Amino acid sequence: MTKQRRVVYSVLLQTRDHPTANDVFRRVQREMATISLATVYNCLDALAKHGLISQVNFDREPSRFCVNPAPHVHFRDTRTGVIHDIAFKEGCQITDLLELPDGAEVSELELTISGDLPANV
Amino acid sequence: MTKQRRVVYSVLLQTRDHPTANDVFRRVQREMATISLATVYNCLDALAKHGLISQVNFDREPSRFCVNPAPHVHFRDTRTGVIHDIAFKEGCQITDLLELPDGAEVSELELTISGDLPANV
DNA sequence: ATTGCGTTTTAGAATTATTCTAATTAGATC
DNA sequence: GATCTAATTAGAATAATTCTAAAACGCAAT
Repeated sequence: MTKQRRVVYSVLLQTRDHPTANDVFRRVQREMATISLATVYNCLDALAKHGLISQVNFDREPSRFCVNPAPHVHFRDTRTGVIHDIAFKEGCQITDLLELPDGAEVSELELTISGDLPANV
Repeated sequence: MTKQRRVVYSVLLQTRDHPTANDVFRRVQREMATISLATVYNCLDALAKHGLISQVNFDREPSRFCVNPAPHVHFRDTRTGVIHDIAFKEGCQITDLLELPDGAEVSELELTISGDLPANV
């Protein structure tokens, strides 16, 4: 944990809005003016590798970063653009619903959903 | 359906190995030497918009294209790199397993999995 | 057949998120 | 304090994709 990584991590904890690397860069700069974009990428990478954050990809848009450590999926509200974390229901294994070949071992799983949310949510 | 779109589509039907736009470009060129890469992108886009094909994104790798019209997810075998189409089990709704807010309407859903497959599959 | 018109294709330039490189700096250990 | 490794920095490089403007196409109506 270097100083830079700590700041990147704390910025992600402060505002959990799934920012892009650039968003993170701009926020971190306010606290550490000398940081470089490459470092932000390095830090995000390092944090992700250690499981503290995860990378969220919607189609080919710039990657976003998520600080929620629990297993969950992402729902993008097409009206507002907001990305919501969606938890799994108790005791549910998504892979149980799939015709996976016997012996398949899942190491990573990313589920992204786009749709509409009722206005009052 | 223009000539170009027909060729792009037929190339995808011929080899269902989830090629990238560039792969498609190279294959189409063999049948239609004058086609341009931009056209391939246009065609893939048009075919996707009409639901004939779908775009497959693994992390930030180049998009791949899939001609399987049935609902399914993608499993990348980390040893071979091969991407397999995985069907849902009968009568299963993946969104049933999620704590979606009431009234949420899903319009798109992409699920990608990475992992190991036993050698004999 | 010819004209006109909206759409598609083409070639190449432009964009942009991300990665790479090489040099510098920082931090830990002896 | 000297040394060594890993991280940071600035800037250039990369590469997938998109954009632009011009040319070609396909089709309908004359």
